[in-house]
Amino acid sequence: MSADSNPVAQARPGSDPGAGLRERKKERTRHTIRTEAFRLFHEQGYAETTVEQIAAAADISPSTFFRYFPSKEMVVLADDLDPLVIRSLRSQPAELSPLEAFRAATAEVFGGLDAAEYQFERDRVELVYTVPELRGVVAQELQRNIDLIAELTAERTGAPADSMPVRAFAGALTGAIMAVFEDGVFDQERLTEVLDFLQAGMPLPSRGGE
Amino acid sequence: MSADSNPVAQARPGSDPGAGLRERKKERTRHTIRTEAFRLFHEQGYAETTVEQIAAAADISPSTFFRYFPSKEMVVLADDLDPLVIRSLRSQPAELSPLEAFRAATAEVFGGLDAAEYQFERDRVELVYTVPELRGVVAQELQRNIDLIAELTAERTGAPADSMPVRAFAGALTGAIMAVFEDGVFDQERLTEVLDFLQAGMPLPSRGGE
Amino acid sequence: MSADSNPVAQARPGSDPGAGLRERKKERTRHTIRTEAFRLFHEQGYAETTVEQIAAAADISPSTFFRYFPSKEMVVLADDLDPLVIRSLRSQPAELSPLEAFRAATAEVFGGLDAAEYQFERDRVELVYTVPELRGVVAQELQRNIDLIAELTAERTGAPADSMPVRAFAGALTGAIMAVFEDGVFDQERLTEVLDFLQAGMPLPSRGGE
Amino acid sequence: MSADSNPVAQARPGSDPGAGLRERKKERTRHTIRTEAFRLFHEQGYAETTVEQIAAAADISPSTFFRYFPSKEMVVLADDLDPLVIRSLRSQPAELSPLEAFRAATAEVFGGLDAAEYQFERDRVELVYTVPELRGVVAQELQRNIDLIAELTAERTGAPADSMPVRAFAGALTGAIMAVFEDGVFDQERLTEVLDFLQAGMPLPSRGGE
DNA sequence: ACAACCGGGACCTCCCGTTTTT
DNA sequence: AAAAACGGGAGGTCCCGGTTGT
Repeated sequence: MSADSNPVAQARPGSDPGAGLRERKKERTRHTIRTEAFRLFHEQGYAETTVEQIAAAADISPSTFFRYFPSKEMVVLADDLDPLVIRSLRSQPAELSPLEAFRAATAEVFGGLDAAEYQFERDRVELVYTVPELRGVVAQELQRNIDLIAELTAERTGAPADSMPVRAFAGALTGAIMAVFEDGVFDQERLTEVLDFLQAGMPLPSRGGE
Repeated sequence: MSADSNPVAQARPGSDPGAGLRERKKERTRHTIRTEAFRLFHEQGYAETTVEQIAAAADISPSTFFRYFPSKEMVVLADDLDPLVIRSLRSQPAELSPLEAFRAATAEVFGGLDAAEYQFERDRVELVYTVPELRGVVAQELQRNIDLIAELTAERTGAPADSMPVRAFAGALTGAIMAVFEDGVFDQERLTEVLDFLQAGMPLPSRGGE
Repeated sequence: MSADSNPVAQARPGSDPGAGLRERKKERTRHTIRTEAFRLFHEQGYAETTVEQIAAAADISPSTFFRYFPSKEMVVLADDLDPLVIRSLRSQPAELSPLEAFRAATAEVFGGLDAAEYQFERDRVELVYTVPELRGVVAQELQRNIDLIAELTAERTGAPADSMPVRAFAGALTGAIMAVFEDGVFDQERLTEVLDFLQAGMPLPSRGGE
Repeated sequence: MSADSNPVAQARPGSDPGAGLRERKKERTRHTIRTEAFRLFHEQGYAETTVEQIAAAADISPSTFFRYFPSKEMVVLADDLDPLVIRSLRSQPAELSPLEAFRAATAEVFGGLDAAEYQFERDRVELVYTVPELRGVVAQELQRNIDLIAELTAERTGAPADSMPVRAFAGALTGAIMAVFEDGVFDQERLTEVLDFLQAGMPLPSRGGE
């Protein structure tokens, strides 16, 4: 797969070269803020980190911080991977079932991340599921994911996005992933296993004894 | 199925007649608080309703309110149906698959509710998914449900409760239900449809055109 | 010693005239709160005085009270004289022994107080040692004093602040003062006598008969 | 020194053999309560340990607990060593100065403790000076110690117990000890060093350079 | 009588919108 | 116009004293 034919690569955060210097700089600042924020969250905890500290670490003013993120919460909620997944999902062949397409898309997106980006996502997941103050955020993230997947599934199947099957499918997919990663340890391999499990019709052991 | 052999009926909220006056009164007070709280929430909104108002409506002191619920949020989070579902699920025949057992259990529990109780649960669901301040609560509710279902599924299948399949199943079930009811309209019939859909392996249309 | 060369005079509470209106007003508010609080404590007792009453008397809101003092206790613990003593002690000639320097510093600080300030400190001492609810405060005050004196003694002697002699000296000084003033009657003259007694090596009568 | 001539030995906690079975049993219960309480405090913290837990561990009812100690605080405040020190101090020869007598008395008392008793006292000191909730207790303990020493010094010197020199001496002695042991590490050897330092007139280095 | 329960009130925190100062 | 200080009010914790069920 050449770089040109990979629609995801072009959307890598901070890399879109055709977007003019201004855009690239904005993207870089945004990335710096998130990186520094996560470093501080990791070092001293989420609640103990103030917006001022993040701004100082990212070498911007606090007011600039709020021009990039509407609140401290949003730093951890903002998922830059979403557009990549969308793009990748849309480029999957139509023969694939929604689940297969999702599987392929996540594989492509996560495969396209470099080590730092991958680690960043892992940290993000850990943070979101670990810090109790962020419970509100996980609910929002959850709903956003469901809506996103439902939307894309609707495109792929032709069924309306708010129909029961589409929403139930999107919810099941999201819920399964979340339930497994609730321990805060994200890992691409585990993700694949979950998708396999769903694709196989969720085969639970009928009785293992006790 | 006679009333005697139905283990759920005996655990109906506010109904345990052999528990002494004290217990009965406590249960009644708890129920009054919840009822009045939901009435006020419905009338004037969640954030606009103060604990003091709830206490006044329930004819208790604010401090007594906090003896019954650790926080205002918990009035809406507390799910008195949980123990009923647990009890019912445990009493389902072992031949049923986890999903079938869950289906039967929810049917039994919801079927055992009188009109007021059923409406109460509907209001609760609407509130939880509708009020933005309660996003933290839905995350907690979600996690609680997943853990609960995982636990019971583990009992039924013999697989460990923290194994991937069990958690993924519990998450998928919970996620699907939540995604469908996120519009705030709870309905037993829709619930059944979702469970049917999951049981059938989530059959999405392969291509409906666009 | 002219007023200009007296570094303590310039730091008198509520007097820094070059600090802008904002600062001066804050200092005045703080002083009003303390004065009114002590008046009420004196009139109706510590426990019987609510923060609300203090706030009303000082013509501020209760929430403003807590902006100035983290707790009701701290109104009586806060010792505005500390920085004055520190400053004065540091300005004492190096030839003086720690005890002599402390003696000179307290003389300077107390001599620099006007009648109202002096009376205020007397009330404070009486309160601290008289009200049982404030026992926690006296322990904190004690420790703070010991640490403070130890720190300054360390500077003066060159010995580390956490060495046994320095701490024992600071503890002995603080303990002796406290033991004598535990009756709640503070008085500069008695303080001088105690310091004289310590400086003389604590000469107790060898046997007065019994 | 024979056991008979040692007046302290007869007062060892829990050992007074001439006091009748009832007394001995009470003493044993009291000791059990304290031991179990300290064990729990050490394991799970002071605030996190409830009176119920202590009572359960000591195999008594909570109400019995309160018949032995008026409050949870008093479990850690009660100093069974006080009567031993009193007795020992009174038996010291009259030629000794108050400080020398105190030195001899503490040496005798601590020397008479077995390993478990000694460790118990160390734990107690650590607890008292380490847990912030117990600040009120240290103030009470402090005052009690000062009063006690003042009383005994008055007996020995003939000066009134509330005279300045006697109180200042008692305060200095207590304060010095407290200041040194505030780190929570009690040790008989350190105690001796502090007393030596006081006896030598608190010789601080005149200038260590800087 | 004994314990659980409850009412009341003080303390304290947090947030938001308004005023004041710079 | 930006920043600091303030007022008001709700949420939540704790303790005490009185009442009531067992």
